[in-house]
Amino acid sequence: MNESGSPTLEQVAALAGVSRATVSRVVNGSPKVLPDTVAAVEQAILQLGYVPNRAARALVTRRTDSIAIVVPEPDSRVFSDPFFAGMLSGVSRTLAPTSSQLVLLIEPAPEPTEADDQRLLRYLRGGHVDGAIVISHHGRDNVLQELAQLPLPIVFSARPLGVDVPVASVDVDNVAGARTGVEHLLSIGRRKVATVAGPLDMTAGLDRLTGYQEVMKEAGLPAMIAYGDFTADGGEQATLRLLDEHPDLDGLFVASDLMATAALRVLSQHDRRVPADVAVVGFDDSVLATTTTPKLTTVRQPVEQLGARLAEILLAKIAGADLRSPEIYDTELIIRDSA
Amino acid sequence: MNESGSPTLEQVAALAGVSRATVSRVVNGSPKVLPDTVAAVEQAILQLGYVPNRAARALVTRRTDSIAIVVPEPDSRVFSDPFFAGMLSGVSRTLAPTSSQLVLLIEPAPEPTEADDQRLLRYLRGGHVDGAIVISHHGRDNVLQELAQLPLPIVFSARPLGVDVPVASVDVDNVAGARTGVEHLLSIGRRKVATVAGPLDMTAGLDRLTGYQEVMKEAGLPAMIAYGDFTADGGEQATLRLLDEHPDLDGLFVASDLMATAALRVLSQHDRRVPADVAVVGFDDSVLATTTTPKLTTVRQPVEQLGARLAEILLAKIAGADLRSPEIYDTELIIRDSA
DNA sequence: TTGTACGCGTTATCAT
DNA sequence: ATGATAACGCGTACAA
Repeated sequence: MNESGSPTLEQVAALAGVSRATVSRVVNGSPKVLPDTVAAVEQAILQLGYVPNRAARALVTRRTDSIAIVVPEPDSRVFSDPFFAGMLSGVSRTLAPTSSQLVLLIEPAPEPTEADDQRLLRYLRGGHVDGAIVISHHGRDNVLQELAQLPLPIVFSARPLGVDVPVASVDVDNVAGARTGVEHLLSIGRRKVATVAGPLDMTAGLDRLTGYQEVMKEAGLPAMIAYGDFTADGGEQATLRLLDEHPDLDGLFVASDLMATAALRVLSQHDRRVPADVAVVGFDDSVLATTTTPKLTTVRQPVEQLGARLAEILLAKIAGADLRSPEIYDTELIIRDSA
Repeated sequence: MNESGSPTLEQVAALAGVSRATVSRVVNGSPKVLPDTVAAVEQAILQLGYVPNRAARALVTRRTDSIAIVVPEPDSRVFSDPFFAGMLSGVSRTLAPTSSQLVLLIEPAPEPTEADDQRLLRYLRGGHVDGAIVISHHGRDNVLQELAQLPLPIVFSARPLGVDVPVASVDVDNVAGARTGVEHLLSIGRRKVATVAGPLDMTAGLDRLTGYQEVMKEAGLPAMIAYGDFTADGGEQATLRLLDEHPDLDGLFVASDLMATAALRVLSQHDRRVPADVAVVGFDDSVLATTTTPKLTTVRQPVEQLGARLAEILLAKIAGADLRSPEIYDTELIIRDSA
């Protein structure tokens, strides 16, 4: 033991009667060590409870064995989002076999300043991590652009809006997903189909609206749109507006499950039976979808899989691969009771 | 620049015409440096875009400037929990002024093995972090006990069940919180008050049940209990059982908002009006509470504040304070429409 | 106030 | 197959 606790390579070497270099080889699984030596060293390691000093290793290898999860948004809602939870789970599962650690980087202040942004960027530039996964929902200022241009392996959880350089990203096909949802509404005979869209500075908001618009246009039906902000309140207000402007609507495609729960409540309060009077389709298939009355028909995203791919791609980039294009996954319509 | 990118202290020194030591002093804000020297060094730092190498620094200072968030549970639900999101936000906000980084440690596998646990413990023992915040809900095996005995500053997000050594922890007074909720039900005239409790291997489950039992006993009323597992499904099953065994119940205290949403649905399906026939009180005041019909009366936890305290306590312990006792915060009854 | 010199624990190069 | 030995970038006694 050195005075502050952990035994070092040196001490293991002494105990095993070999040199530091040999111990290092054993620790790192070099093939060119005699079995006997390996055994002796492993015995010593066990006996001393040796664990490699990451800092020392990082200093010489110039690798940190840690990767960042960057959430360049003040919005703690990102975390409450089951979407995020699932992705994190996928990421962590993929990273487990590697020795890489996950480092969490989030904007601390409710209103992040330019200084906060710079702190973030400096950290990433500072070589503290081998790569970064960016979970961003809004196309906030130019932070995304700066992130994209960092000399660091990086991958985005969604096509970052406002970024004009090619970047690796993983996402679902939001346009196609929305199409599935809206087409389902048409297929069950609805013709007056409105949408509660998300904000247009988010990929998810933008693309899901596009999907809705495409289908409606193809069917020769008029689009009826109200914008929410992916919160329950926003969904409530938007639904109220729709009901006010189009009291006869018989179908509703809501761009997120959370907003859809609000929509269901508003519809019920205004004496619309779901799905009899108004059929409702959400998006996400989050835990919320099964807690509503009636249970929500919704478009599912394969969140864990997205997280896993995010991690895989990043690992590949760290290993040297030059990946700079989006990867798009399919959604699946989950039919329950609301449509 | 060295060949792999970042400039070093050495290069800054050369440019500024001083020694490495002086640059180091400036970087670390030593008071005994001439203003002129400081200016020159800062100029050089800016010009080179110098950023200290964390690994090198950690190697000599034996501090890592990073702290771990440990989630010793396979359950990704922990992350979807708005409770967790809020706490994380509080933690991160408190840690922002320090230069500490958050490192996320989670059990990767759905069924964590003994090996997974050991990996976790080894990492923490390995001196990779200065301290750890443990977010645990279940009293899983003996992991918590082992965590508690680690020679590392550590603080728990809730009184860890099954741990027999004194540990620092931050939590709300779940007993008192539950009491508030149940007392409210009694105060509005309900007498046949049942509870959907959480699992007893979780502090939250155990204590909230205790609160319910205390109040009922004091009022001389019989306890009616069904157990859920803090999921919507569990809440649904439990409510069904209660309704089956006690069809005349007129009040319901549900140990979590998520379970409460399920309870509301079941009640509605069984033609009980809320709150007219059955008044319902939840626990958490999560985002769910305002998405239900009727909106949920519930017991609020000050989550951000809890997170902030968690971080403050840990920082104090890292600085040498010997804190080994629980810190308990108050809850607040939020009255909405369900009771 | 500033500089010199050493050590932190590891990996990598070069001998042997 | 193994062992010396030199980096890696930084902080800090100690000396000046």
